Amino acid sequence: MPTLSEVAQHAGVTPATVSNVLRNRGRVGETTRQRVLEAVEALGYRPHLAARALAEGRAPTLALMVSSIANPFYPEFALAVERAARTSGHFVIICNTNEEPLTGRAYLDQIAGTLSEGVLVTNANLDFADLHATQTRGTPVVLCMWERPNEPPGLPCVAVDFRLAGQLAGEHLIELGHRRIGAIVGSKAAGIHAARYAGFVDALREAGVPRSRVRYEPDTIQGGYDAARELLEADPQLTAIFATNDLPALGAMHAAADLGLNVPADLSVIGITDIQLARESRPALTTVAVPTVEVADLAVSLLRELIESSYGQAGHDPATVPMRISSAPQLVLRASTGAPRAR
Amino acid sequence: MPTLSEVAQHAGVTPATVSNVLRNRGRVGETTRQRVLEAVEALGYRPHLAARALAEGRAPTLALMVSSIANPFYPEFALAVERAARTSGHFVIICNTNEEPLTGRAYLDQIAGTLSEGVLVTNANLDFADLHATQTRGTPVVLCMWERPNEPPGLPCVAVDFRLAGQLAGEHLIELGHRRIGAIVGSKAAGIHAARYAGFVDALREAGVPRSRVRYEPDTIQGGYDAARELLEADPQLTAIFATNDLPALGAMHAAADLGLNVPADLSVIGITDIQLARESRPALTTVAVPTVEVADLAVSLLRELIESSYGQAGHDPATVPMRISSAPQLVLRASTGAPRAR
DNA sequence: GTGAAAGCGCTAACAG
DNA sequence: CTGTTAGCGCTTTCAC
Repeated sequence: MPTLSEVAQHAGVTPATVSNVLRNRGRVGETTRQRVLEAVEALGYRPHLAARALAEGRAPTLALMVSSIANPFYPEFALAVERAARTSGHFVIICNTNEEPLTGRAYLDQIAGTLSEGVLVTNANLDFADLHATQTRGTPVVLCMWERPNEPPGLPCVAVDFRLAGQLAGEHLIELGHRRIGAIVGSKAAGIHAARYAGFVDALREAGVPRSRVRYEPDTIQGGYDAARELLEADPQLTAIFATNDLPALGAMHAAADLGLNVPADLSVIGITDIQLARESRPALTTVAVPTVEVADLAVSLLRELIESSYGQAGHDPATVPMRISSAPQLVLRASTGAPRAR
Repeated sequence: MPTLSEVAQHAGVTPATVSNVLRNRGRVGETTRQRVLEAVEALGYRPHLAARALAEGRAPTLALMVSSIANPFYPEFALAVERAARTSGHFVIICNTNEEPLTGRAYLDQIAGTLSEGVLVTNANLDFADLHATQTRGTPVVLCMWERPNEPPGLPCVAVDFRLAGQLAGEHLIELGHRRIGAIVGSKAAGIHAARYAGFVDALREAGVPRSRVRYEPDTIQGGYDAARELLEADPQLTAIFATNDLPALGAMHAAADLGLNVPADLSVIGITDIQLARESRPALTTVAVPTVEVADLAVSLLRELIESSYGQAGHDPATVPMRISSAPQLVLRASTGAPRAR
């Protein structure tokens, strides 16, 4: 690999000049500029990113912490992040915490500030103290999918109004005429999906529809499958199921199939997120879409701002933690919901 | 962020000594060693990876080129790669080429050799010339899922016997008693899935079963759906469908459902790969599993070897291109295949 | 055993 | 306009 000085030598100038033409800094004569460019071309020169990072005191990558790859939402989001990052000249290092806080911390310790100049965090089951620590050490951190815009997490974040998502789902079902709606929550009762369920309950309350059964199960197809079976066995009168995420909703559709129920004629099913699979399931899943790409864009641009402003360094008011709010979730009508069959 | 010299100062030694204790190089007295470790702890020192990379002349990351995220196989593979890389002390930068050779080249140009010391390539639709170029420039490249062990690609690779996978799928269907089997190939006729189809055809030939229709469609659920509909409409007598990948197989199951066919009673469906979705589909998909994790491990370790041996640099015999072959694909019996219904 | 010194490849003042 | 001079933080001979 040729170096800057080799290029300089080849062009009969100094390294500084080459650097200048390469980054359009400082005034450079047109003729030398050409000569340098030719030398670059001739030698096949590529800037050494690690060297540049060291000299500039910044790094060309962002770290993306993800908890697992089992939920296809994360890869989809990772793709969106990668695209956004590239437009800002960053590469993304993917850090799979594997749901283990210690793995997450190991990643933060190693790359934050030395290889990555910013950290993006999805629901990666990370220790907040660790995140604060890396922020204090000078590497900005942005939480990517905060679920409750009204309760800032104390860390910069991009929030999505997931309560509203739950509400929209509930309203849709109610409008269709459903009155007995089972709910599947993909987390513990006080867990990550609580706001979604709360929104759903709000919709019921406003419409004067009584709450039916709710199950808390893992946020997976299998979890949704199990939950739906239990729900339907406990209350065969259910005409609809609301799930706080698409994966459990898909599982609920499988359960319906196994129980001989037709979706949506016998049972309507709705989820939240609109992962790609929702489009591709059979029947296609009605869901409340979250603006994934927008969230990724907002998260990356917020992170960039924090990097530029040295957020977290001394002198910053800890009371004002920036939060960006994505546009509202939106109902996506597909084939898994319909009016309840007259009984 | 504290630096090495600050730690040294704090411990009353020189940077060189700190470096020595941190990497267990050179002899260091036990007492100074302790003092240094304490200083590291006290200051919360973290080695600066970019600086280290520059000094060592090597980089702490591997680049993983993927073509898209639409096929869930890639994220699954990426996860496996990330795990394997971490055990060898590498981080992985995910490079989404988005199916565009130019994007791929841009990535290679920028990070190969300067930020990543090795490149892993999945079917990323990259220009082979670009890959050779980066290899020649000193950054080893490993192809991750070469489909034809008998036809080395001219670049180091990990091969999987996909012809065998197709054969196993075909044999399974034939053993069950199927004699009219439609085929869905997820690529052009001469494309990436050709070996899989060839294996399937081999199985038919050996059993003396005549070939039925074949469709070449995109390697997606939708592609499989379309293909299956056409296949079944053209030949309603088909009792089974072989797809060269799980995604089209899933699409075929959807098509069967829409046509009122019961899988597997009316139609058996088999795929190749065993992506997670195959387990979670309804009915669960019978498929021929590819050893994904093993391939990732082999690819990373091969890449490491090439890095250590400066493969591609001057002096290497271009005639011997290393290839690792994974263990054989294996049939995974699930619920989507069965004996054909007697007619 | 430990320190001094040079250098990895690049950038960033500042001089000229 | 272009060259000179210092580093960025770390590793690594090679002396002491």
